[in-house]
Amino acid sequence: MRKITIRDIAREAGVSPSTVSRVINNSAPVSKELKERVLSTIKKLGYNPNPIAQSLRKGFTNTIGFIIPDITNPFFSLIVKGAEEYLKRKKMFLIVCNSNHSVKEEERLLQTLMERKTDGLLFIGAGNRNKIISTSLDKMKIVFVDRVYEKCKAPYVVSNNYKGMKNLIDYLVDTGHKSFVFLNGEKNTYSAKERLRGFLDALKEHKIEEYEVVFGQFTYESGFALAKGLKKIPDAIVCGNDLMAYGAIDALEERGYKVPDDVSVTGFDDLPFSKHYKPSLTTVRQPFYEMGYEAAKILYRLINSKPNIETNVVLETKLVIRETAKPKGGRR
Amino acid sequence: MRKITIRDIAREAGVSPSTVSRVINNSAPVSKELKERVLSTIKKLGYNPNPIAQSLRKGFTNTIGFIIPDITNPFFSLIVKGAEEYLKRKKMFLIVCNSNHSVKEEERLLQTLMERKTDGLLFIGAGNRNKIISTSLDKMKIVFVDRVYEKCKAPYVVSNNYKGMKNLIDYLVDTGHKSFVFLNGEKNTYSAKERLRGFLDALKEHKIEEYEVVFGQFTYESGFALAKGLKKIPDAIVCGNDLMAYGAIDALEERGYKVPDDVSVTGFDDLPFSKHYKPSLTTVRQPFYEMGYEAAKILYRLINSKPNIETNVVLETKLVIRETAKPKGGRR
DNA sequence: TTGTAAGCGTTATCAA
DNA sequence: TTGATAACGCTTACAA
Repeated sequence: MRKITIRDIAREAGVSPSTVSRVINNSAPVSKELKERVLSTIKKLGYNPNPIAQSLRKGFTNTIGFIIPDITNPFFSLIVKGAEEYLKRKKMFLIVCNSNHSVKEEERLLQTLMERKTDGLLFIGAGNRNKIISTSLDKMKIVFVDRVYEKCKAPYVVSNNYKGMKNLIDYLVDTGHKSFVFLNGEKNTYSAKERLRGFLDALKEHKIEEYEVVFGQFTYESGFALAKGLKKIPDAIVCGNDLMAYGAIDALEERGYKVPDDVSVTGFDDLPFSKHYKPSLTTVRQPFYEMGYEAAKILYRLINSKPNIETNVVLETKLVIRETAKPKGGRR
Repeated sequence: MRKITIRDIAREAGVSPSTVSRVINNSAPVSKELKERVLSTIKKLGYNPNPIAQSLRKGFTNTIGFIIPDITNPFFSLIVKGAEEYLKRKKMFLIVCNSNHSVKEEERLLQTLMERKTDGLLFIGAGNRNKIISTSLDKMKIVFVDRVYEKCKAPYVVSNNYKGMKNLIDYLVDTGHKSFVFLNGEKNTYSAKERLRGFLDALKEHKIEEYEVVFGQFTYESGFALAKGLKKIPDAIVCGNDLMAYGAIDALEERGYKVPDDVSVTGFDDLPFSKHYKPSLTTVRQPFYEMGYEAAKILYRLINSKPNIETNVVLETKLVIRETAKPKGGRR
């Protein structure tokens, strides 16, 4: 019960291995007669080409890697789903790798994917201190998703964090909020920086000077801890993402504050769950699925050197008004 | 800037390629002197063996696949994390694949992983109608996780769904619940069947005959829809998993029922979020992380034909009592 | 202990 | 249009 090879097919069909290869790959004209004979013996013997041998010879693998910081965060896995959808159609194989928020692990994965001659990479970085990512760019096509490395010129797909945050703050100011705290995520992260920029610009425009910015991580636990430690409770607590908002709300309620009556809390992402959270979360929707889909598309076109319409994509976000932010009246 | 091969190292170090190979793999004795020379030139030229060539020659890939039904469900991704942890230590590469609840997609992935000579597979099936999984067992080591295929004799790691559910029902009966509805997940799924068995056995023991069982899917949406359609509201609504419970609670509240005052609702899994849900969820904790870790361990030992302590593992669950179930008094 | 050479299963080049 | 042959980069008999 040995594995069937191209030679078996050749022998059985009475042709040379090269002819079989040509039929499989449509890489050169083969007479109709031989083609049919080859095709039918392939079917008869149930032959499948060995992808490893193909890769060794061809130098590519029909494989895309996707490195994400946290497989358990729905935000990332929903992006993956979008990429998956596109690549499935293109018959590419997607390998999902979890760096677990560790730059070191991320470097290890990057290394492995390069050695294995992955054709391209979709990349959501764990921070901005990855040392080998720049050198990787020469060896592999990479598209950055959600988080951009300012240091390296490379295609990216992100959402408009700046504008998303700005619109949110505009809304909060319009509804009477006068003092703010921003519980932000990882300081070095692109998205955290962009959101901060939006936050600060908006406040400046509205001439609001009563605010504070704190950095933590994009997790429930971090949101909880930061909100626990807050000295002064402002009108609105703006969180780096939805998970942090969940954490902050729980912490505030433990401290005896009612959300949104005593303090408004907002998120960023609009995870599917945020609609069902109690109280339901006022937040900014990011187009996860589309982000993954677009990034995969760009990467695919890059790999196959098709002209790309646009390799730097900024997708728009949408303000989602729900219950955790409530108009503040004559307070203070 | 060509890629460095084993031949380059051999030439530079003044030895044969086989010697270099021997040094890399420790596959045969090499004199101390040559060994050092080889090692230092490897370092000097920054050489890494080509894993594809190695795989072609050796017939294995140091790669494990993990097929899961839904990458966005934390339950599955937490299991993956456990497996990841173990395999990282063993220097194995883990490929996560998402079947998206589709048996067809699952078959496609299985096929691909086999062709690519993945050394082993961790498998959480999307249903029980996969046609090629049995034949795959000859070609690849497979460990079933969370869901067993009764049809095929293969190692598995599951949690004790039966006992977990039975204990839950015992608790509900003890706290005065007298009528039940079970909103279960996919009918053909191992875990759904086991939980149902526990449910029915417990009720029988307590001589309770007022109950109903409905099947849906293990998703929020399904829980919501099933609860919406319920004719009679019982004392307790037992859900197939936590996500379904979230959906059911929302549906019930939309219908004007208070949880747990009017009706108790329970989940199964104890997702990290269930503690923070409002009201916090009474549920059954499954040891996700451990499930993944144990499964990876068994698979690894199987691949390297080390004696396995035990290849069929049933991990215990734990009843987690929180707010969504409330003692029912003299009702009805 | 070391080197030579064959082979893993393909595909690309060249000649016919 | 087809076939023989070399090569992709490595490991492993086998010979020395």
